[in-house]
Amino acid sequence: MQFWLMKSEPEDVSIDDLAAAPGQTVPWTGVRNYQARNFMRDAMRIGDLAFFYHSGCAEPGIAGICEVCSEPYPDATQFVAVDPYFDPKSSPDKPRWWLRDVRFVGKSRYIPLAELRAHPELAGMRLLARGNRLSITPVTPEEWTFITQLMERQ
DNA sequence: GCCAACGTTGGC
DNA sequence: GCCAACGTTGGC
Repeated sequence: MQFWLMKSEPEDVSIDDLAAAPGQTVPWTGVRNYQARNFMRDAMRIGDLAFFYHSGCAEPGIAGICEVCSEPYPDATQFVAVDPYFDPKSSPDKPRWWLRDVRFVGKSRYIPLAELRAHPELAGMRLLARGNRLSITPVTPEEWTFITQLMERQ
């Protein structure tokens, strides 16, 4: 099994939105970066786990855990002309952007970005790399274990 | 709202 | 294929 971190703006889709969604599942729409797309389309496997990260908000951080629960399929929003994620250069017969569904696993104690940065054990984390903007990043098993233990602390 | 950092575009 | 300009991300 592999581990990931997936960013979402809570004003768009928060961990609570995911928990409240039908089947507690949402399609991970809106990824428009090739590296992130490749992670999602090619590298992920059903059953992989991911930290659900809130970005673009007052206090960014990890809010919970979700699970990859579908094979990749084209992101429908790329074909909708009025959609903010519309991509005029993509076409249904040769889709450019692919996504997977993720399912709610659990909400955790909120772990702010500042707290993640404070732990030397996480210094090498892709999320924390200088200038990182990727909305989907791999998480090592060591990082995963460390952070899930952090979740258990007060 | 600012700005650093990055990815993409497009002219050449 | 280079690289400047531009747009976007995302923390602060």
